[in-house]
Amino acid sequence: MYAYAPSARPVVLDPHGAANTCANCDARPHSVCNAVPDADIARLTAIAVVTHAEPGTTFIQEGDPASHFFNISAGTVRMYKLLPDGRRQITGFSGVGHFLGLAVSDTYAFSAEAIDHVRFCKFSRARVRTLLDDYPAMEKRLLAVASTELVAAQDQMLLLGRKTARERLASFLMLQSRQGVMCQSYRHRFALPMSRGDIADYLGLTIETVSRTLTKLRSDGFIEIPSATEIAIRAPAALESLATGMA
Amino acid sequence: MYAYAPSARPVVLDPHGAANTCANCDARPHSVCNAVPDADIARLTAIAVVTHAEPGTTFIQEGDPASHFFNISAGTVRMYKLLPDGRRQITGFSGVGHFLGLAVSDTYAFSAEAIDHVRFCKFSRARVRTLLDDYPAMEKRLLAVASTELVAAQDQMLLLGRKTARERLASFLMLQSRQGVMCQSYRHRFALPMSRGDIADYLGLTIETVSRTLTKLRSDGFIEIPSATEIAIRAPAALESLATGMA
DNA sequence: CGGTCACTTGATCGTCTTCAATACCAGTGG
DNA sequence: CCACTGGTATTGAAGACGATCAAGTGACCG
Repeated sequence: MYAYAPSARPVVLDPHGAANTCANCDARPHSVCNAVPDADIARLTAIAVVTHAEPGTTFIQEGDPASHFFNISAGTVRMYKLLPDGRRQITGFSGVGHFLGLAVSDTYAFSAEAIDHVRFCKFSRARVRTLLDDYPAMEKRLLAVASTELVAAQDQMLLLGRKTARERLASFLMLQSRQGVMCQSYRHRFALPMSRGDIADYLGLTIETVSRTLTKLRSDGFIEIPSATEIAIRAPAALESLATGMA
Repeated sequence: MYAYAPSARPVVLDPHGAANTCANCDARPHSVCNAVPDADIARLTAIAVVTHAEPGTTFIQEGDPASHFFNISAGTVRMYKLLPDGRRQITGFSGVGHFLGLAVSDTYAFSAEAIDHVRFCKFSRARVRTLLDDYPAMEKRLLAVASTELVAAQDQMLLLGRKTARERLASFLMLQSRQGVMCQSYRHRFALPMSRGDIADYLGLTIETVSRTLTKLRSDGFIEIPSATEIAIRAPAALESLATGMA
């Protein structure tokens, strides 16, 4: 088990780097928001509440009434579910442009915490509903988001149910190398905003196994570990083979 | 590992029990199809291709071009993903009224096989797209389906990542008791259309562990096992506690 | 009846967990 | 500048849960 104390992780993105209107939001190109045409962007701005969350802050609580949708515009978030005795399963990490809060139920199905400094837009569900009626493209976009997440969830089930610790770490690192924050100067090198405990709870392992397996992957020449929060992939093809269970 | 030989399982529902038009389809009340109003039901019938699949037949192949949507109207289906060496993860079981084939990608993200005799409607994706433009309610319905599946997938991640074998079986049995085919005469008694191998690959376990754990749950008084394909729950509340990790 | 196949049960093994100690890193204050 | 502190990460040794290997049981069917 892992102690979930909030801790200062390296800030990867400046949370104050973008203006507070939808028109020049740097997350908009990557998010469902761009289904609203430029001309009507004021309607979006009107109902968006820009919010900041410090590292370790829980801003969605599993079981609470699902009153809002969220759109991440800076930082990284972990979504998770807990068992009564504290066992935790992280269902995913969300970064810039990600949309949270989809649920038919009237309560949230998971909790969400800021890993580093996070900025997000809150939208009242009721107001979004009226927006959806006016912009069918947005509804289509939401369906696309949900479908994509569903595919990712199925991949994760395969990982959790059938892959070895080594394969899980390989899969995780390849995923991060694709969608993580890359280092400008070196390809295949990226930052890990989340802790070993987060990684463990995402992969269904323990901290110790994550640490040991990373060390092993390094000594086997697959990766380098410049610091605890940075990874460089030495052999992308070989690591990908590992990740897909070819080895 | 499990040998995936097609095998004759008890047929739970008569696949020929319903008429071949959407108007009197017994799956329609439970499916996305009822977003199309009665008056226009002919449009739906026009593009629906009713198909049957014998036990063990694969009718969706992971990686194939995603040309159709599917709607199950009789029988039970297993969806799964494979690793190159044959390890299998079943991502879910689908019964009457379930909708399959959601994906943004142009290829299927999973395979689907008939467990017993299955009847389903095939819809060309292209034709459904035009239908969706005319019936926004159907799009909303699809979003609801996707959201529901997403929540289920997150629950399954928690199960696969953090629950013990005993808790997994308890969760599975409670799920089946809710959505499975109930015996008419006895409450808390239901049929299991899937084999032990299917259950194992769904829960991230082996056949042997599934069998042993079921035996243990029986000897502990939680359940009865009238036959290999039938389960009766003796202590629903206690089993539910187990399933949610309270014990 | 004999054969097949799914399921059950038993014995042993291995991967990952648990428990425990140590190393590391950043921040703080002497 | 360096010792001290709190927290994270790494490493080591022992243990457990589920996997694997193997044999036995039972149901269905030709």
